Amino acid sequence: MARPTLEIVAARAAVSRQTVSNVLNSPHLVRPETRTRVEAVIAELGYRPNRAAQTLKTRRSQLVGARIEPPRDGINRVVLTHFLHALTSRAQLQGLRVMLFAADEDRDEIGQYEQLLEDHDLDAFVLTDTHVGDARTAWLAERQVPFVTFGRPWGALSAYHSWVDVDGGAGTRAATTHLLDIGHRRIAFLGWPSDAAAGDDRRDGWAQTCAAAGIHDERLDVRVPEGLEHGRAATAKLLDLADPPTALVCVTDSLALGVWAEVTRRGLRVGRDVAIVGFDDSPTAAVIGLSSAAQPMDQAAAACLELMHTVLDAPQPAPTPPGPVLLAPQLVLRASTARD
Amino acid sequence: MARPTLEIVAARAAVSRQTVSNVLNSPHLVRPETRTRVEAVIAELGYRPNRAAQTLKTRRSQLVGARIEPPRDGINRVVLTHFLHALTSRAQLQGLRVMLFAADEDRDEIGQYEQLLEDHDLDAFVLTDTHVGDARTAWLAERQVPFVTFGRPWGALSAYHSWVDVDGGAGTRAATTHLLDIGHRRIAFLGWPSDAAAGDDRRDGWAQTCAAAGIHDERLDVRVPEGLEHGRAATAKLLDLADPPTALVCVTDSLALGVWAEVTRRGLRVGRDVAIVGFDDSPTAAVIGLSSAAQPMDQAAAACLELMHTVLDAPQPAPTPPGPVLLAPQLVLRASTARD
DNA sequence: ATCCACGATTTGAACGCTCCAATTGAACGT
DNA sequence: ACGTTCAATTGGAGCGTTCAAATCGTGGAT
Repeated sequence: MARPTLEIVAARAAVSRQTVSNVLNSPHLVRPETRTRVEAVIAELGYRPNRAAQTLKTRRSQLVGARIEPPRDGINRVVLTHFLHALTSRAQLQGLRVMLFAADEDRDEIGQYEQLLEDHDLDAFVLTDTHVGDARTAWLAERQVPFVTFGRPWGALSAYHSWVDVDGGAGTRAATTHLLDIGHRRIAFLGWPSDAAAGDDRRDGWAQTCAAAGIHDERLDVRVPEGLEHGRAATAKLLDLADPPTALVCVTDSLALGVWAEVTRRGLRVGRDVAIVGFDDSPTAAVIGLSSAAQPMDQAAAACLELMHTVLDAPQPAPTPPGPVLLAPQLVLRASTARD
Repeated sequence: MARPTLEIVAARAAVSRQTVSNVLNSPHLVRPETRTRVEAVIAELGYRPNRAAQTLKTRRSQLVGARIEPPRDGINRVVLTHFLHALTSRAQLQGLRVMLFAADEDRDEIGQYEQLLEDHDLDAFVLTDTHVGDARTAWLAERQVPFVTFGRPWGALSAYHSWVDVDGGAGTRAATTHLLDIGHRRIAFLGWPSDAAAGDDRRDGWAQTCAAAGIHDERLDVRVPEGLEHGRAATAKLLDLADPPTALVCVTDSLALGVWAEVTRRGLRVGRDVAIVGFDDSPTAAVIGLSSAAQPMDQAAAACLELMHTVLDAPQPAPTPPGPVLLAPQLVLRASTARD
């Protein structure tokens, strides 16, 4: 009943250890006839190779590292959990496992890389939450550690790696187009100050769509810091205009919830009087009925793994990093954009 | 620059391989003098033992498995991410790593246990979301795989394992007490039908506190299925009473949000006119200002790890499983219970 | 017949660590 | 002086796998 080893399987199939190994790793080397015989024994005994032994010998662990973010503001960050789930779920189908680690800032994270690489021979990392001047990508690239980022390399420089990201502009474009379709003409955008590149990306989608429809009003392009309260305050100003907007596209759900709060505070009806679209499709949005542009986490995870395989199989250093992959968000329509 | 091995360290310190190993694993066996010498070399070379080799030899991986749940309804489940983060963060301080896996149902999960145990020699598992008739605990116990659950063994039978849970009654007791303190007398409870044990636990806290204050009204004890819409409908009925409640304690944030929706729909002011308290302190609660009983995830994770260590060090099968640990939730007060 | 090439398979060593048994040397009692 | 004991240290074996090199047939060319 003890766990079978290569040796056991070999004995049972009347071949040598190595032949069994070959059946598993280099089937072309072994005669079809013996191969099926060995495979039968493998199945019969339920043999599975011992990863520790493999790792020891090959320096490959079939493990990818992923950081679990500390719970912060609570709204937008939550969707990363979906990504993590999708990643884990897909990875395990391919025999890969996801090893978690926690880190508070980039420097901690790099420390974790070191430990994980040394202790557990991790094969690769998946990074999220990339930002301008990201020290992590440089560190990994320098050491030729395979990795893929979910989030594009914002800093432009040293963008030399594989990445997957969601096309923010496409999301706001879809949102704005839909609002135009259902008759809105005065559509505002609540975005971040322009030091956040991701925000500009999303703003552009709105701006372009409005421009294409021949609509333009500087006053409807609002920049506020992240956070429900900021969203609320900005909305108050907008609704006080002589010709207030009838719809608002927001760079995040947090801001959209701020809009929601102010709209209901004034006794206006969300959807009917004022349409709201958020971004990220957080659980909160789903619960209260806020339309939102959802990031396709399943696709993102799948794309990351695909790129990762390419990176892992490529010679190091790879001539060209595969990718990038840019995914379109999906607009999820709920009560906040329903006219009745 | 290559990674140092025991052999290298030994040579450098002019001792044998085994002595270096002893310095690390059984320091008492080695003379203080040699010990410090070896330790110096270890520090100098930055030696860290190779986990794969250790695992191969000892069958211990320093890895614990944890399931990442598929994103479901989105409100209550989310807090598990906090738990996962706390667990990862604390575990890595002790040299343990968390390996993720995904599973859709108990049977899948057990399949994952098998794989993880065989492939990666996992040392233990942390289970969440325990429920009546949980097949997982039985499976693990039968095979003497160490594990700890976050969530008590609801089924009563075969409760023979270590667990950590949050005292739901304490949470609703705190909530109800606070509502009484700020002057409420008519306090309703929105809970689940009594097939969910966790729900009864929470209901009891409310009922006992009310009873102790000499208050009792059958009509204020409401049972509805989970979900915002059910919460809303139930609230509508309650507010239509001749003597409607001025405060509602809810078994989850989802239901509390339903209350919120109905209260605002009627033009009543949350907090001022009707107080609401939820349970779980979901991100949504934080964002919109819903008071809620927060499960102390940090403490829970810490407790799980502590129990786990006890379990791991105990002889198998252990005479008595350590624990259980019951933690008090913390009432987080926000606008929904503020009178002005 | 002999040799060589080639495919199929086997053997031995190694990965880095820990377990176990064995060795050393000092301290002690008689 | 001698064996005995005990603490400190060492060397060999082995965990299960893969890699490199060696071996074994077998058949075709010479």
